[in-house]
Formats: sequence, C-alpha cells, structure tokens
Amino acid sequence: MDQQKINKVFSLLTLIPKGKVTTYKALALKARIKNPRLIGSIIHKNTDTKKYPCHRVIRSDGSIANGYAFGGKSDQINLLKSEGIAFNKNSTKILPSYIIRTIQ
DNA sequence: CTCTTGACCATGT
DNA sequence: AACATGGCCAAGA
Repeated sequence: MDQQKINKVFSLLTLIPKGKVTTYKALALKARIKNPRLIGSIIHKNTDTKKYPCHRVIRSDGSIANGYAFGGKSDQINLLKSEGIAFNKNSTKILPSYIIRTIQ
C-alpha cells in the first residue's frame, strides 16, 4: 500500500463530523483505493482510537463491521449512540440519514 | 512466485 | 428483510 493513500484515509477519518458516519466504500472511492476491503485492513493496523474515530466507519448497507478491535460490535454501537447516532429496532443498523455515502 | 485471507460489495433467491 | 454466492485486489505467509 502507498503511504500516501494510507494518510489520505486517516485524514478523511478526522473530517467525519460528530454525529455522522461514513462507509468503507466512500472512503475507498475518495482515497482512490480499488478494493474497499483494504480500508478495513489499513485502519485495523493503526489502532489509534484517540486520534482517529474508526468507529464512525460502517458497511455500505448500514450495518457494523465484524472486526472492530475494541470490544466488538456492541462497544462500537455504544460509542456511536453516545455521539447521538440512532439505530434501527434491532440495534444492528444505523439509520440512513446519519450515513455519508459520498465524501465531498 | 503462488496461495490464502480479509473491519467489503452487488446481486440473486 | 435475511441469507448465500461470487467478485474484487492488495498484503502477508
């Protein structure tokens, strides 16, 4: 992986406003990465929750990814709820109005 | 160099 | 809506 693309991904993470989330696909498009899986790989290695809000990144269908390395899905959901993000009835998916599908 | 794996996605059922 | 399948392509073993 290019270091440039990695930096791009993390700088984009810092741009996500509190109370919103974005998707792996959106990040991949903006950072010119061809496979959205690579986004997950990148942010999994650099586990700096304090610097970068990796809990604000979700799948394109609105559900939470499996591999969150800080207590799993439930912790991630709680973090997002504490930021004011609402979920559906099962707490499995984020409501579409909170999701940024395209990054400016 | 060749496999296997993955914080995914779109499509079909 | 929920599940299965195949595709994707770069890292790592």
